[in-house]
Amino acid sequence: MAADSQLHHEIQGRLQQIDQLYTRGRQSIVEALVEAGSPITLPELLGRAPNLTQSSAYRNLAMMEEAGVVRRLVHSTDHAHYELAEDLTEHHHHLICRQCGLIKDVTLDKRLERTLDTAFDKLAADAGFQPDHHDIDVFGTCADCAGT
Amino acid sequence: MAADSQLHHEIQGRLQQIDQLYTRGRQSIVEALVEAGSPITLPELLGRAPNLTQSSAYRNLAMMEEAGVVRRLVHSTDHAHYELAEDLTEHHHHLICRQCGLIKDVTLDKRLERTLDTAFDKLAADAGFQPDHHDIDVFGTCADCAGT
DNA sequence: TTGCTTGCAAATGATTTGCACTGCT
DNA sequence: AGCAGTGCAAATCATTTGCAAGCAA
Repeated sequence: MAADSQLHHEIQGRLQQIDQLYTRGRQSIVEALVEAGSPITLPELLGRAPNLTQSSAYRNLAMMEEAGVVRRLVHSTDHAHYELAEDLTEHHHHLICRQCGLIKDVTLDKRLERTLDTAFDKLAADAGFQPDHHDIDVFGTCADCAGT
Repeated sequence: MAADSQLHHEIQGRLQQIDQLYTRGRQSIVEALVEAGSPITLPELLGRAPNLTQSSAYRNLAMMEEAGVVRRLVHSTDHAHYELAEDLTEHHHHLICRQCGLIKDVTLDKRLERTLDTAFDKLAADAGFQPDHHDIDVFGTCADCAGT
C-alpha cells in the first residue's frame, strides 16, 4: 500500500510536469494496470475499470504515454497492449504466446543486461545510432496452449 | 544473380508446400523486399513495385507470411513493416529510429546470441513457455535525425 | 477449360476527434 | 464563472473482403 501511494504520487508529479491533473479516471487506469500485473489491451482495461469510457481511456493512455507513465506495446495486428512505464516498475522483457497472445514479463540477470547494453551501444554507434532503450520479445507457446 | 535465382527457387518451393503459385506479382513483392534491403511499409512496397495493387499486395504478403517467406513487423501505430523471413536472409535484430521510423538491420556476434538463447530458454522454461524465436529491437535516434 | 489470382470498390475494426456537458478550483 | 476532462457519436485510416474479370497450368 505504501508502495502504491508512492507510485500514485510519482505519477501525479509526472502529469503535473505536462500540466495535467491526476483525475479519478486516470487513477482508475493506473490501478487497473497495476492490478493486471502484465500488459493488457484496451478492452481488458475497460473490463477491469467499467467506469471508464473507451474514448477517454484512449485519450488518457495517449496522454500518459506522453508523460512517461504508461507504455504502449504493439506486437500483433489487433489490440495494442499497455503497461506502466518501465521506470515505474522494473526493466523487463516479454514472453509472448503465439497462440493466445498472452504476454508475460520476465527479467534477465544484471550481468547479462550489462553485456547486452554494451553490445548494443557498440552496434548502434557503428550504425550512427544513438540508442536509448532496448526491447526483447521471446515468442513461443505458453503452458496452456502447449496442452492443446 | 545466382544467389537471387536460388532465393526465388527456394521461395517457390515454400509456396508450393501450401499449394500456391509463385506468380509475377508475388515475385515483384519479393524483388522489392530484396532491393529495399531493410523492412519497408506497404506504401513503400507499392512505390517500388507500381504494378502491384494494394489489396493484392496485402493478400500476398499475408499468404507469404503463412508460407514462411516474409515476416511482418509491427512497431508503431501506423504502417507495419515487411521483410523476408529470417531463414531466407540471416538472423538479425533491429535498430529503430524514434524520430523517423527508420529500421536498420544489425547482427550480434554468435557467442552473444548463444548466450542469449541459453538465457531465454531457461527463463521460458521457468515460466512454462516453449520459446521458438526472439526479437531484439534497439530504439534510439538515427544519424540523420540526431542532426536535427 | 477451370480454377487460382487480381483489381476494384465497399466493408471492417481499432483508434481518433468534434462538440456539448459536467465538475473542479 | 471558467476551463480542463468526459462521454457520446461521427470520422479516420490501415487492413480485409466480395465479386467479376484475367491469367496460368
